[in-house]
Amino acid sequence: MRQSVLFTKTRREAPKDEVAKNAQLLIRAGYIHKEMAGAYSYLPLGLRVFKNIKNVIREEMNAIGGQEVELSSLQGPRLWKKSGRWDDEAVDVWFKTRLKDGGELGLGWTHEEPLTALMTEHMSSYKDLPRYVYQFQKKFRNEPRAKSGILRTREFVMKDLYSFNKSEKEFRQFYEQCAAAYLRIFERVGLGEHTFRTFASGGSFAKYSDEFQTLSAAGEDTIYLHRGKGIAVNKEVYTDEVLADLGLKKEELEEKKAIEVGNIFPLGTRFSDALDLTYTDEKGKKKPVVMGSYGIGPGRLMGTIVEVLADDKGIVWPKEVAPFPVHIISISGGNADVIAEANRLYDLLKETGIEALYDDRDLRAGEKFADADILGIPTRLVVSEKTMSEGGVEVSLRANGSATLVPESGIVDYLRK
RNA sequence: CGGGCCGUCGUAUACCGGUAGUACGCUUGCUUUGGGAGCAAGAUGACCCAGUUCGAUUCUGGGCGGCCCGACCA
Repeated sequence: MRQSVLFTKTRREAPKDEVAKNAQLLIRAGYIHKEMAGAYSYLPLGLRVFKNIKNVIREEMNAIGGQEVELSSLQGPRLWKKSGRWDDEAVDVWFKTRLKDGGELGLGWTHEEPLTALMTEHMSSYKDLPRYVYQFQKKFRNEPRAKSGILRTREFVMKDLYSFNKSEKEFRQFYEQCAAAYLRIFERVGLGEHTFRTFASGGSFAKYSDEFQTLSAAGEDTIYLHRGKGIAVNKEVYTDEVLADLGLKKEELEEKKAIEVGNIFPLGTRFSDALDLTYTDEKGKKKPVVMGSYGIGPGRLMGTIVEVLADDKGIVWPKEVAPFPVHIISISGGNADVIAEANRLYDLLKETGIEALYDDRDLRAGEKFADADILGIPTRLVVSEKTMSEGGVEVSLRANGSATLVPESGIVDYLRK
């Protein structure tokens, strides 16, 4: 994409109403726009990052047998009354409104109820199990206090997967598979070394759940980390009993702030009982389906990547999530030969299927470099009088600033390796 | 939901009970061109409502909105 037609612009100054690093940088770079507290819009480059993150998650969910759906955001009270989660006393994050005929309506803040009810139409025998269903779906939560940029918003997309199993044993097997898939996801989006499986409260459903916590001062959670074992315990459940269960000793743990980037937890038969999701086993006996739930917010993940990997010049995207893998920058000073050479390079990459953002704007070098730094595209190709006289293209990496001159004939191979 | 701070051109930031200034951005022209250029000329602004006052962007009250701390966060 030619940067000269990109409608977003970078800003030199951070907006005064944002303190969170993720929001400051994402707004300065033109990735997102703040609509109101806790509501952000995704702009072209931001949407590309968002989609890349979703794709990583989708690939990993498909790999463990996930089937993608998209449920409605509009929720009538019927199912939620059965599960006891319609009442504002029970759930205080509902956005509720009314239909024209006066009927009550809520905006979905999670989807256990509608999906469980939906599955009753398709599940009746042990032969129909196990099944794993997920979606990327807007959740609406009337948070008492939105904060930390895109880390805690009132409207956000969540990948929520729900597992349907015949037994606790079968469920546990999948639960561990999914935990492994989550670790692969965090690895692929560049947070692997900072992210730890963390024991947490199971809420009203189970004794424990597992969170995936990324170390960051911007985090809302406090965890106790055992680096050697690569696991942690959330402060919520940091008790002698839990430590004993896990075989951890207090003196081996570090206290850290962390961002919850994922959460998986057992639901047991809480919703299958409430909504009558049962199957008939081999002996003709009716049994409730054992469920689990698995969430990752791609937006929060995007914010976390910025929080953890950005440097003092701007954002640093890992390759798999970057809006473009390559950023071509022409430093022409009006020199037509340089412009022609940069155009040729852009066309060459396009032909070979390498997507690039091409800074073809008629600006001075300093401004282009400063913009490139804040945008954070991992690989930068510079074309200028200097590189042309040296017979190549300058390739530099955003992450460490290293620069190498590569002959144009070898550039495609260089980028592919 | 309790507490605190704050609403001024597109962005950031001043000052002020009496003509609202600066920087970046934007427009026009010339020069400049490997790390956010220079000169010149322009355009653009007081969240809303009430009150006090000769006069309110400024003071007072209310509303709306934003941020932070806490509570909350299946």
